[in-house]
Amino acid sequence: MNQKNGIINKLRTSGLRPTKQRILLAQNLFIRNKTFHFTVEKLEKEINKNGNEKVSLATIYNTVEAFTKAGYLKEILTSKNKSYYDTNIKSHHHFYDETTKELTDINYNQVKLNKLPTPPKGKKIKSFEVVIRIQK
Amino acid sequence: MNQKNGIINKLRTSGLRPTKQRILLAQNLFIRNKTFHFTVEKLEKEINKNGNEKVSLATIYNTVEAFTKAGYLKEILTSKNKSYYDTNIKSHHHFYDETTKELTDINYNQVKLNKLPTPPKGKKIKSFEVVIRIQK
DNA sequence: TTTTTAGTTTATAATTATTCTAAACTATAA
DNA sequence: TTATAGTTTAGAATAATTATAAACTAAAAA
Repeated sequence: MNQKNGIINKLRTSGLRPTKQRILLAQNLFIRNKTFHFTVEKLEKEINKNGNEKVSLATIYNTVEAFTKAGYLKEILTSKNKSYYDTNIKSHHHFYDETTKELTDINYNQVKLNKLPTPPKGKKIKSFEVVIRIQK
Repeated sequence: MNQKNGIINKLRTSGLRPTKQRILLAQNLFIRNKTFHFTVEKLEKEINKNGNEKVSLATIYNTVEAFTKAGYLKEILTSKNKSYYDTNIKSHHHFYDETTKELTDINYNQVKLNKLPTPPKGKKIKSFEVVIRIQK
């Protein structure tokens, strides 16, 4: 019940009404020990697999978008034509396997940059990500 | 005519029959002084704008895929749900503007990495790209 | 050369991911 | 307790891409 209250507060502080559906999605996404890479399709299957009350696909789209805007999810850069999200919102890096087109996490401290460019005028660097393309 | 022969050879060495359509696309894409970021939609407009004989959309899709497999184009990593290609196949970096969702090139030598992770077993590092997220 | 063949192009249909719409519903403020 | 503003939903609409199968063509074989 406490965990649920934590989630309710988290939603409220972002101006998101704590509806049944948002709480269910937040519980699924934010209470994990490993970070989670997912598409809306994958999340939908996971949410609606049990005898649970179903959450509509449109709501899953809306909620994932709302969570991303709130900074609770991060969209992953890929070359596929569907959106991938990551529950790990810390700046981190990925291996991108060109054969299988799979992404895997690289720990932040395994990559170090010693030169960054100056950003365009009026813009600030928020974070950076390294994608390392790998092959057989 | 010589430029055209160069293109024909380039196609032949990749096992691609030098058809009228492939030659036209190769001329448009590979004979530029600036690198070119594009979507299939944008390329289609560019190819079919003049009184030229039209190239079908399906062929543009097929050809862009064939050129990418042959290593003449590179797919750009983005968070949009359509494919972006780059005529700059050298490993290089991008600013990703989180506000406008626009990508701009960063010169290769403006970024330096001094630590790279070991790749997963059986895989080799082919290249890496840095995406720098920027904001107002 | 001419014929054959295997690869290519094309229009169009099908598929996939996502967004839109508007009616029903619900958390919260009055 | 009621009003209202935000939310959810099924299904329609849209956008990007892939599949299909018939017509075409470059290159190999005769």
